[in-house]
Amino acid sequence: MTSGSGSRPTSADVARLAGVSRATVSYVLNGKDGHRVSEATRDKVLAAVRTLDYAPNAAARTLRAGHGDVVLMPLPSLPLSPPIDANIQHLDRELAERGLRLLLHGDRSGAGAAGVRSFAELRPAAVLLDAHRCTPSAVRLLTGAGAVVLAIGKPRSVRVPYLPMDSVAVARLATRYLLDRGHRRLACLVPGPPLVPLSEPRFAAVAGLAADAGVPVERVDCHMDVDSLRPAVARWRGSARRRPTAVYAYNDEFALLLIEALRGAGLRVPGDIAVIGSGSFPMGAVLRPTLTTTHIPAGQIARAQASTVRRLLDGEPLNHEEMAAAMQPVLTVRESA
Amino acid sequence: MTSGSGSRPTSADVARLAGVSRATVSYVLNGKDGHRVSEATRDKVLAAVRTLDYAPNAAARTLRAGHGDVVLMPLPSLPLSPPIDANIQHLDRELAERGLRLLLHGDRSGAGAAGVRSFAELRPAAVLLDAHRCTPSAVRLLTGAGAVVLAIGKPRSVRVPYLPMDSVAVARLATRYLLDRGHRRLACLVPGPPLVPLSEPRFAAVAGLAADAGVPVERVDCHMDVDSLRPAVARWRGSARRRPTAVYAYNDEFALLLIEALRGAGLRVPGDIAVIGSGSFPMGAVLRPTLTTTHIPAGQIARAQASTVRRLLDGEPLNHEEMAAAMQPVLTVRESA
DNA sequence: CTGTTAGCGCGTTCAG
DNA sequence: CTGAACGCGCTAACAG
Repeated sequence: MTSGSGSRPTSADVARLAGVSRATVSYVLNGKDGHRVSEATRDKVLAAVRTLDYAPNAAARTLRAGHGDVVLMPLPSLPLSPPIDANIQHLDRELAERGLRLLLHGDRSGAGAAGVRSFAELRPAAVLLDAHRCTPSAVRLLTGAGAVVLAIGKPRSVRVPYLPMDSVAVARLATRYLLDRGHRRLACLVPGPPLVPLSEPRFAAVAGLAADAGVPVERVDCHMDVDSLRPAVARWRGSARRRPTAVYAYNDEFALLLIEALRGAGLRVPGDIAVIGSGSFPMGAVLRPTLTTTHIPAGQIARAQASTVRRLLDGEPLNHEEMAAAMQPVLTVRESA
Repeated sequence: MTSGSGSRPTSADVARLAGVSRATVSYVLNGKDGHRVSEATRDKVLAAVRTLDYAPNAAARTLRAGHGDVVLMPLPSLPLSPPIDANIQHLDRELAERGLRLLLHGDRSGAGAAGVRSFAELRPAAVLLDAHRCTPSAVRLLTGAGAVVLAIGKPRSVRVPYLPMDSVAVARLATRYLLDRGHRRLACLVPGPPLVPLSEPRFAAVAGLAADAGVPVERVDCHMDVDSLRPAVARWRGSARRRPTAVYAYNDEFALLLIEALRGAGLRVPGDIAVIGSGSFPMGAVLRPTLTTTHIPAGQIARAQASTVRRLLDGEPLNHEEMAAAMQPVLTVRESA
């Protein structure tokens, strides 16, 4: 209760306590180039700031400047997973280093006009938006509000700066690995909704690479449930001849699920069938057999995102090389393949 | 490119286009009690809003009102998991229904003065803060900035409204279940850092309830690695006599890990040893044996959080019953225990 | 070189 | 339904 509930010290309070003008307070706190303040007054001001617990009002600053230092991102529509978590963490750091602050918006459904409008109201410096949320009206509203829009992934129907997300690269790398290891009969798990937007392209990539090598790929539609894998697994147990020697499981969770199903059928991993996933799901490193997997390091992506936002704000051209390089996937070889 | 990049329509633009004053625009958009606007002008204004893609400037509103409609919460310091994700999702909905918007701050480390200061700058209506981040200076800064502070969990050294988080309730419920099922020799997994703040109290709760029933509890210190469980599991395999008949695994991830370790040692779950976790980790419902588990529904907690924030903002007294009721854990019986 | 005065940005709301 | 003042920090123009 030291300083009551509604004190809200303003720069005027600081100025009064320090015996200077509000302008001086501002100059001390923002240290613009052209203006100098004597050591003595600077100290007085900073002391006053401390005694009053003064925190400048971001709303006033934003109002004056036309935009704030906030980078707004809706929470991903996919369920939050450790990799996404890592990306957010890195992104926050990278943005902070560039004078920006990351704020996550809780509303994921916010594709609708209402959601985007609420973004626009906050007058963020920039908005990071999933490609599929980049509708023309959304972009118009946001840029109209003075925000820089950066799409994550290539948007379908709008011209707007975007970071080309290669969410299929992990599948390609995994497939190449399997091929290199000499596997000549593959299978690929293809989860249904809501994962179709990712699972279909990944399957296509696996099938494409395999076809180039003259290797057949068995498609296994499934969902997050062992039972959905049983038919395929039962087939595989039946004929050692025709079963795949390796499976790309779409991601680590499904890889775990598949291993479970294979174990239930008496098939050994990787002895009878090798399994590889994607995503560096923590449990995959810990359950046995530990998972061989591919993923794109969260730090790389985050750095590219932050750097691109900064460039956009500064009116600099995009660095396409940096963006592409950030999408390089990484292979982690463990026990399962 | 319809409306250029930096248009930023203001309420004055809307007023001009609609042929009315800015005051009228404001009244139309906020529909205060005392003021009526004719149907005709209202329509003109709304039409203008639409043609201009006008979104009111939250910064200006916040500046005028002294605080915004934003509820700020740092991302939890624990890694984002599906339960936390669910909580965030629910919280966003519940707050939205109460006229508030949830913003997650990316900076988790933000215990330091700098982090809190950056919260204060945003002039949020309220801040949700982990109990352990509620230092006196943090609270002073925040309330000084006009924000309502709600601690999640009981803070050590500050008097501030808080939501009593019963993170041990899940352990008690699990233990009661095991006892009810007739288990008379228990074990409890106790993960080390960084989980100690949760794992120790849970162990204490398990031990306490078991002691009341005259049941011994074997403590198993461990971490997220099968190897750390091998010594205990090896002991248990050796003597069927003295091994526990059931284990409280701290949470579902550790339960999965334990099942893995037990399987490696040839022990059956739940035949030889029953295993119960906490947290409703999705993979636990899907891997075999499926996990019996306890958790506190995310929706309940979120509702209590939102409702409490709203009461605080409205100056109403806290509803302690509602808060306590929200902490009721739920048991999900599946195969593992 | 150091510090001050004054007006702006935009939505809200009281008095007309 | 309108005019005008207000909230707070920034910065161009200006005075010692």
